[in-house]
Amino acid sequence: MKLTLDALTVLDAIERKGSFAAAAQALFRVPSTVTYTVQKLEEDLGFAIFKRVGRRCVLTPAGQVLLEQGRGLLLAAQDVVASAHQVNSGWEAELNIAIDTVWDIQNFYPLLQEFHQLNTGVQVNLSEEVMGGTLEAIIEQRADITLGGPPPVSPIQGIQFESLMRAQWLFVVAKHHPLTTVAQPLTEQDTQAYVSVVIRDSAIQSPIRPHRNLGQKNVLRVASMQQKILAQLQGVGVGFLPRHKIQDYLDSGELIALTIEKEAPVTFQYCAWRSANTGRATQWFVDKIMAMKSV
Amino acid sequence: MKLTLDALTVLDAIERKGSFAAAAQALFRVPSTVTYTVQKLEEDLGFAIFKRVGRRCVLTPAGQVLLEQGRGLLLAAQDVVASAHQVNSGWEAELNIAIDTVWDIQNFYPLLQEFHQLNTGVQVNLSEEVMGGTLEAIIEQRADITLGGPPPVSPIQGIQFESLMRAQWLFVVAKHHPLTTVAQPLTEQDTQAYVSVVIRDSAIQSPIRPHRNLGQKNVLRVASMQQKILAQLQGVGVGFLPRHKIQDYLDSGELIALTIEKEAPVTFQYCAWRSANTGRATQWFVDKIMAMKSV
DNA sequence: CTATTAGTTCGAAATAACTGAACAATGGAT
DNA sequence: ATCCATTGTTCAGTTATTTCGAACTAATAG
Repeated sequence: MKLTLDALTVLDAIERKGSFAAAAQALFRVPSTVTYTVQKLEEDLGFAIFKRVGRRCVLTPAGQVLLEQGRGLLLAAQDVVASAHQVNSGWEAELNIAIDTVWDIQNFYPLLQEFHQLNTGVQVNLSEEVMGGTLEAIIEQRADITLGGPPPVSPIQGIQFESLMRAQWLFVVAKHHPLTTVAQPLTEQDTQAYVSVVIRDSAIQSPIRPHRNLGQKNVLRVASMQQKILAQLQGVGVGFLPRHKIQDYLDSGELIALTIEKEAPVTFQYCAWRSANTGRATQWFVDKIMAMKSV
Repeated sequence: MKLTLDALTVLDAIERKGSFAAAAQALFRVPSTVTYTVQKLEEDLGFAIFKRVGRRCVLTPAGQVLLEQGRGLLLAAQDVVASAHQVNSGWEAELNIAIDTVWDIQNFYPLLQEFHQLNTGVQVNLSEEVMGGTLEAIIEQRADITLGGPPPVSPIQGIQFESLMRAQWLFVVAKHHPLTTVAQPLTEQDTQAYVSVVIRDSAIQSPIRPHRNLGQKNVLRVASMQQKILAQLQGVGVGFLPRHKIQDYLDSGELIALTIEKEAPVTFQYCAWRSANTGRATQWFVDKIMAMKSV
């Protein structure tokens, strides 16, 4: 396989300019050089790229395919170089941030805005994850930073974790839900009579932590915290929700927190990043997030 | 942009073999050549690809990106060459066949089977189109061959059309449909009382031909002939169906053909291909299709 | 029929790529 | 600590490739 990007550039110019001569001019070369390049490529590849008809040259079918796809190759090559340059500048080409659904993604937008004003050229990708999802994302290198989500069971080589905040979970039901009339604290039997809404773990691979609703019969699985809140607001089901995401509904009385017999869970939300990652964008975000935490 | 595929091959070998020396051996070059190539690439791109640490070299972050993405580029380059070779062999790299939903796609499978046994290396893609869909597909070069579908209103430069068969459309309803008790021939008023099932035109762009159910109020739009037949079988709606696709249901009495006042439509189904297309796969299929027609 | 343009051929010149020997730096092995 | 094998680099010399320019052929427009 002796294809060269330079030869593709020449083919491109020939087709674009309409003739060997014009291509030569455009590339600041002499016509014979263009002939030479084309002939060499034809010899290397083992088939004719141009059919000599009269004093003009027209692409053979194979030549057309070569040129068409070759143009894609040229563009891709440019992208590769651009990406490498971007990384060389210290700013990553791409930054993938996995945000746990417990986290309020809207709180993150001002930070993003601020980052965009730096004009770094970094392509930021956000993804929402659930339960083990953030952990899996950073372990499998799908994410560079995670916001929220549980800490690892045991320390993971090369990944740094920092506790961010404490999420207090309340057992809440909709305004007119039958459970509001039951004597508190509620027992497990009280609650098991109703559908419980749980968020489906977005971790694809390993079940990193067991669900706490294993015995439950009526379970509605949803894909995100937002969906869970909506489901509970509508009275479709009941379950634990983090206080900070539903404070408004509690204040307005649309959701009601009930005391339960077993203690209400408190989870710590962690931020994680690869410690070997020297990218400026990663550093920037981690610094900002840590600063926000300490305030 | 002075990236070369050869230099990427060298980078790849270095990373794969673990050292400049091993890479040199693998590429049948001398170590100093490898050093030269890397240094030249670094100079051309303007950033360091390797960090010299001790007597070893490790990739810089930018170098890692360059290599990762560069590998993709190398694979893509191979694909380009392979495609061009394939086309040079006379057999297309890809063959897109758009089949009208009126056509019975199952009739086409034996032909496909036969074609596959030729081991041509051609990637055949089938797509089902509706109404103007086949026409649009071949005009916009999304298809190389169309099977079924209407002829163009006026001849189209470079595209050849051949009539294939005559599709006779019958107005049919499900076994126990109320319309079976109405006196025939049915008037438009009779039929307009019921939902009529129509196939959604898969042409994205131009409405090539007007629908014949414009005045209709109750219309169920479906995406394919199969869906339309199912809908009518279940009695959801009524409408015209091509006789050859429902003969079994007519015989078994599950669908009943009713006579109507205005004459039942007959459409001609056309096969189309680009006349300039010299690909052997196109020729092969066109020949076979024409042969099937004449039988 | 000629002037013009397009592509090719070919020897020479320029450039780029490769080589091998010598060298410096490193990290195990002894 | 010392030696030695290994790694990457440097550099001068060699080889290969690419480019150039001039001469040449072929086709087309006026």
